[in-house]
Amino acid sequence: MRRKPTIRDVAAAAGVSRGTVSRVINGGHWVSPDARVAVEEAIRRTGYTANHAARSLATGRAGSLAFLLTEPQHLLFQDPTFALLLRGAAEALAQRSMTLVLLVAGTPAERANVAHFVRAGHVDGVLLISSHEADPLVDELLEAGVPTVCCGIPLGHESQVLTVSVDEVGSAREMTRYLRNRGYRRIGMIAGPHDTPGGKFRLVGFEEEMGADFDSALVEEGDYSQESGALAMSRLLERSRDIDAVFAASDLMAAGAVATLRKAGLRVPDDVAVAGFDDSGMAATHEPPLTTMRQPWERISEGMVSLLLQLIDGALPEPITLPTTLVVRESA
Amino acid sequence: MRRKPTIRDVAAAAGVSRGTVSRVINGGHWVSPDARVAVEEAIRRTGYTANHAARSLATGRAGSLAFLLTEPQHLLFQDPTFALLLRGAAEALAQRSMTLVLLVAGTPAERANVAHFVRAGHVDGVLLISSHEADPLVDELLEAGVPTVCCGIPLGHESQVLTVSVDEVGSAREMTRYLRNRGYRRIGMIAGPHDTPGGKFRLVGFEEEMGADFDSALVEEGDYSQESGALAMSRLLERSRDIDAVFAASDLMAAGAVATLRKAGLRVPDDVAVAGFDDSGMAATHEPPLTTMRQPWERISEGMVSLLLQLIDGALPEPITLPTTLVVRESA
DNA sequence: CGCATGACTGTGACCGGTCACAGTTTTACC
DNA sequence: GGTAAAACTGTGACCGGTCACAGTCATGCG
Repeated sequence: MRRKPTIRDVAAAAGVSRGTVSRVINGGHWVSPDARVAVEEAIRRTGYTANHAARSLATGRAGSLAFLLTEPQHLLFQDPTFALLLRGAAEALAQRSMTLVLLVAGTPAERANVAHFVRAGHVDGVLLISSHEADPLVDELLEAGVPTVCCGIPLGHESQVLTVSVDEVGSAREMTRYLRNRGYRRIGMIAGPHDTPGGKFRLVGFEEEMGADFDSALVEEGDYSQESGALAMSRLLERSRDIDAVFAASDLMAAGAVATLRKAGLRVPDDVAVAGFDDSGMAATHEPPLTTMRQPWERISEGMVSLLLQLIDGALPEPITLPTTLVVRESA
Repeated sequence: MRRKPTIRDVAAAAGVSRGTVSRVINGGHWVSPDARVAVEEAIRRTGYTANHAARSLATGRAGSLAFLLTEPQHLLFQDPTFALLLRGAAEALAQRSMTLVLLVAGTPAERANVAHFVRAGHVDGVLLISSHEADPLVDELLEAGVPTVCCGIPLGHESQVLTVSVDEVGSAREMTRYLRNRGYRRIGMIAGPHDTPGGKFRLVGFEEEMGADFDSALVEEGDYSQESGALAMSRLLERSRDIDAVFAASDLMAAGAVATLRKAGLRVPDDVAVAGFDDSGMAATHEPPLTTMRQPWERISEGMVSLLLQLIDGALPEPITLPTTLVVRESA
């Protein structure tokens, strides 16, 4: 069993020097056509693969990005959103032959480890997922000068950190407008946590669009989970039985709301219409299928990766705001 | 802005040589107490962190494991199972200061890339998630001698590859026994794909426990997704309206079955009882809450990591089989 | 007291790439 | 035909660790 071929083996096989092989591998500029084909042929024959560690040591770049989760456990468990983003990011990176390392910063001990790890330069940058307001981890990353891109505008750090987000306010207005156009009048909202962008700005959009008809008694807050949506819906029902539509800031909360309404003997959408947000996998298969705002997950993850890579390359790209699309199904 | 401190800086600060610092870092054997405290103090003062790439280059180990997903897109989207395993594995590794890199092998191109990547030794081993029968990727990994641990026994490779699995047959028998004890007689099964361990062995357990009462007309196959569960349930209903209970091989399929039953005007569990498998996040919040078999996700991921690390260290550990627990809720 | 053993320390080579630089050949143009 | 620029190639140093080995010193024992 021979050891793995190195760049020197390839050089020998191709009859050129290490330098030339290295040049071929990295774009092939200033390499003669002859040398290039010789090297490519030699790489094929030897089955050569570049050693990540060696390259990383020499170039000073890790060749990987971190996917940093700061959410508490139960949200990750339920929310298909994370899985979508994760997969999208992994694929976008694979195309650039970089890798994604998953970091979990749930407990304080984990947060410390993660901070240490990232500062140590083990990754070139961080894809930060959905952090709550004034997350100290964001400060720490910024202070340490670690290139970071957030998904959703981190409250308390607006404009300090690069983001890819959807037009939260506009999306919420669009959904609200849709509900009003369908004739619903007493519309409630199950908002997300007020210290998350999705919680804050979707509520803002809802309030703006409702105008004079806005009734703060018809607003409840959940944590995006199905359970919290169910609870929020019961509180809404307790306060006003004349509610005829509910806009939830996540599909999961919408599903929870539907469950509560059913238990209360109300039909969806005949008695109360329910709209969600995300268009996560379950929205289409839910009973009834959920009307929701689709977030362009693939474009979000691709955007985060591309922004972060630009940032790492020293550019100062603009934040990205993506549009959502209204998906009308049966629940509203 | 100074560059990051290296082991040489620490050595200088502590008044010892590189070798001694290295020894302190790696367990501290054959180091005098004086030297040790001096080095530890110097590490603190300089804020030194070991360079992953350099260590990796010198030792020949990557210091990371791959979490390899081979499932098609829509399953990952829906199934909370993956997220649980992923998170568990990431945390188990973080404790050992190793990292998890996420690899996605969906398309043929991705599979080729992944195979190449893994063979190149960019990771020390692979945590392989839920592969279908005779997956060529398994062959390739085995052939390349890459340490691999599977979650669930990969059909077609039994006993060739190390696994962490639950007692599928026993679990299915337990659930079936429970249903029969509750008095259900015409029990159907929505099995998983027959080329996956969960599809095959849960059906085996069901059949064994049903004995003479087993009726192959009451078995349908899904792909673990909610939609497939709904479809399977309609096929079952078409064939026999006297069915009084259904055992689904996943919670998602159970949820789909419930939806179909509802549409058909049947109540759960009064007309037809429904049981699931996994105890995924949604099982408890589902309407009605699902009776299911809980898989010990944390122990599974922890087991996979520990087995894989042993394998990497040259040991030949035994496969692990873990027990499940029956969780009785309202659906059956 | 001499010598073996064990505890501890320092040194140089090496892991497998990249990069800057120097050297060589080719082309372009006067 | 000479010269400068451009195109291409090879070499040695370096990235930051680990490891084997050689060396020093103290201790124990015959």
